[in-house]
Amino acid sequence: MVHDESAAGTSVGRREQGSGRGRPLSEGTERAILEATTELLAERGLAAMTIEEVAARARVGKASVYRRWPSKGTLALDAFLSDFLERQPVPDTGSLRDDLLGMLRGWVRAVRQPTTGRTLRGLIAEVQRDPELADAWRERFVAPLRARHGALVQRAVERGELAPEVNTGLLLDLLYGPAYHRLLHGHLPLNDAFIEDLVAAIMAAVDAGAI
Amino acid sequence: MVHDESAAGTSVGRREQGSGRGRPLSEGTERAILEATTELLAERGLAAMTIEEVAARARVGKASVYRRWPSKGTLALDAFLSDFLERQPVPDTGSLRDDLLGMLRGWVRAVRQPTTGRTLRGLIAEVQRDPELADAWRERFVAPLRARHGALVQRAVERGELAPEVNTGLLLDLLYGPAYHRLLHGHLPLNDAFIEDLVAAIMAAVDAGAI
Amino acid sequence: MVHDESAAGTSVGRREQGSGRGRPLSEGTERAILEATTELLAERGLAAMTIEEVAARARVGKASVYRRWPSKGTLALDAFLSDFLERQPVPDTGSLRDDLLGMLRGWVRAVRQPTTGRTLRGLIAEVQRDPELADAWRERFVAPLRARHGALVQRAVERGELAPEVNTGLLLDLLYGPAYHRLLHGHLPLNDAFIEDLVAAIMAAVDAGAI
Amino acid sequence: MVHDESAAGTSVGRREQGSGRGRPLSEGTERAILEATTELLAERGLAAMTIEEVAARARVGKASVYRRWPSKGTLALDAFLSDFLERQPVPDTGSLRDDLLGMLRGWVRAVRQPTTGRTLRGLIAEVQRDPELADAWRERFVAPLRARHGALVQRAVERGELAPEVNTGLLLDLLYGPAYHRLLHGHLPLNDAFIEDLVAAIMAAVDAGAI
DNA sequence: TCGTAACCGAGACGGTACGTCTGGTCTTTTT
DNA sequence: AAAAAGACCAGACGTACCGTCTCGGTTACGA
Repeated sequence: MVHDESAAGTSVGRREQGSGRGRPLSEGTERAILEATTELLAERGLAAMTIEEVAARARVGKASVYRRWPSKGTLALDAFLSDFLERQPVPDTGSLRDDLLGMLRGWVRAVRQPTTGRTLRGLIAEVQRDPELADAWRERFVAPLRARHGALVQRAVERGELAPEVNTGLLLDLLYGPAYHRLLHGHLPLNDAFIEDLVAAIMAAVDAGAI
Repeated sequence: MVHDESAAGTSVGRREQGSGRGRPLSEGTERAILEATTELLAERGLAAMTIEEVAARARVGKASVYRRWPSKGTLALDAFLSDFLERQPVPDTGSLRDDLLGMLRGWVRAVRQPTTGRTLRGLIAEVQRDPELADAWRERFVAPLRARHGALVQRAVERGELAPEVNTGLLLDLLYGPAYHRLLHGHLPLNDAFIEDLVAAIMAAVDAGAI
Repeated sequence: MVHDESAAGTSVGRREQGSGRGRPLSEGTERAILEATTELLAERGLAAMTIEEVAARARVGKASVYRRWPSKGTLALDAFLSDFLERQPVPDTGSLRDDLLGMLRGWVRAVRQPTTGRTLRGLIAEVQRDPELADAWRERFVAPLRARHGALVQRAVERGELAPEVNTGLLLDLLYGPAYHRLLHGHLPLNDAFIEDLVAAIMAAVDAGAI
Repeated sequence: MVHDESAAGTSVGRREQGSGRGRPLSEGTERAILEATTELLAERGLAAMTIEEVAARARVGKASVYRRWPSKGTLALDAFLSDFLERQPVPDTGSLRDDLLGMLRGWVRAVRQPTTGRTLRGLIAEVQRDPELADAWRERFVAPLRARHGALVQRAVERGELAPEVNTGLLLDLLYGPAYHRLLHGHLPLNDAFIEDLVAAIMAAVDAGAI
């Protein structure tokens, strides 16, 4: 498994509360900020959202935002993450082909919702400009998803559908790479035909032992 | 036929000179702006570059920049494009496998140069926030490259290496999708093993008639 | 004469336009800012006035304020100055006693207007915290007034009412010192009895040749 | 009798402890706050000092400051007052002229110390913006000093140097008004010549029975 | 050849958001 | 209940850029 760290505890790109002394960070404040962020992400997208507006919408001082999140990107990441991750299926059909189809279908369904797709694209954009966000992105978004998907591949190995030497990283990149490519460049549609053709091609390579 | 201003009239994201009357746009001014842009792209990256700074560096008024380019993204696109495109090889080895290897190797070599890689990532980021730039991006970057590469695939069809019904779009996405994925997410390296494994997998799918 | 510099040209605490190149500072903008400042000074006083509000009221960008005035104090000084100075009489009655009475009565009448008095007190307060403003204050407020008043004293010398060796600085401090003292400390009223008693005392000292 | 809580009930601008219940205010805390205030007044002056910094320097919570003093001004007043007042001489030479000289010399000596002069100027500035502080200022600074000085004048009446109808308020304003004027406006120096000339002028007016 | 339209560099324009700071209050745990 | 600590909301600070406009001045076309 590559670059796991399986999330938990590392908490990149999110500020920690210091010692136990003094007034603790208020949960209500945090919730209000995340709700306002989610709303504004839906209304305007990440690029057009400002921290100033988030604070105003949440009826919170700007400092209460900056106390928790160092940048707009990490805030948006938090607002996006739990919602997105829990909507990503981890199928277990007993067949690698069907598992891959299920994963890709779930992903495409999610990103075709305008809000989700736009926010995901906005976050990837932000990741390119903010190295700290990039770390958080890999640790809290990419790694957990790949861990889940890697486990799914591992099950196929255990079933004997795949050789143990399978290049899991490549396999997942062959699945998600073309999908992100179309999401970000928009040169071709993310439709059902694409999903099926892509999985068919991957399965052919798998069956030929070439992955 | 490669990007010979193939769409003379389209010219997305670049301002045109109006009627013939009045003083024409100065070529020296344009050159100075593009040079300053190239320098700043190398020094700071697209995100940290400002049009104000480009104008100052080029010893040019801000209006002279806006007269030619409507946004930072289109300016950076112009500064990036010719240089990048002419460094992308269009191999013709007589073998699809070797052509794919050549293309991918050329792309990886280019984006592993820090300046080029950072600028490409910055441009893709900008494309996500600016719909007009997205149009220009597809017309002036994505389409020309895919046209070139499509021709290469077509030659393989003519040689009989591929069936005429080959899904060219999918084939190219299988080649470039994983590469862009690693460039943008940084979860796994863009090394020689990746290149070879990826092409091997694609060729296996091709040989199985699954693309 | 002490510390004259007779204003003109020195222009402390006020930004100058640089070279003649580029768009010149707009007079309308300047006027709008000064009007908004005058209004807010009257409504809230200097301490409660913010540059943000001045800019908003004048329908002007904050930068247009900062481009001209380096601080709230210098801005308020400009808004206050011309108005206040032109309301300060320079009597010429032919009698030193009556001239002093006229000057002091004019000053008291001005500072007893709530807006003027509050602004003057606010400016003196600001002068204590901002050394640059203090320079401007001396050059553009104190010095011009004292130059005027010094001329008035000089006329009394020429009339033979005062010896040529008169200590003009002390004479003026004896006149204005107690007045500012009561304005700033508020321990005793600025009424007509004060004015008359003060001038009577000064004239007694003058007549005894003690100033 | 100097400031022995002379007005036990008055206590403007200083918070009182409520009922006797609960933990009493710690004296150590109060002392630490006043010491930190004195240090910061000397280091930066009143304008640049913040309550936040005072609390940090005193290793005390901000609330412990606000529990005792309602504003920065009253805190500074307390830190300044006893020190300043006890350094103001109340001479008793048997001669009004020499008493006035002694008082003025003591005052000038005090305010020419950079820290004392700056703090006094800062307090007078603060008094202009904070009406509650203005009350405290008059009750705890101006009134006690004028009471002392009034007693001194009264002794001169008893000695027969002054008529009983002397205008004590005006006399003191003639002494201190010009001095504060020069302190606050800085247009002329507070030197020995000033002291002597001023007292000479006042004595001339006194001798002429004009005060 | 002359007028004029559109260019040129410079920089001010009205806006907006930034991230920081302070003010005064409130909420913890600890003494 | 007061203590220290520090989070709370609020909002001003001064800066940086945005994209447009205005200035005085310069080309180069077309009448």
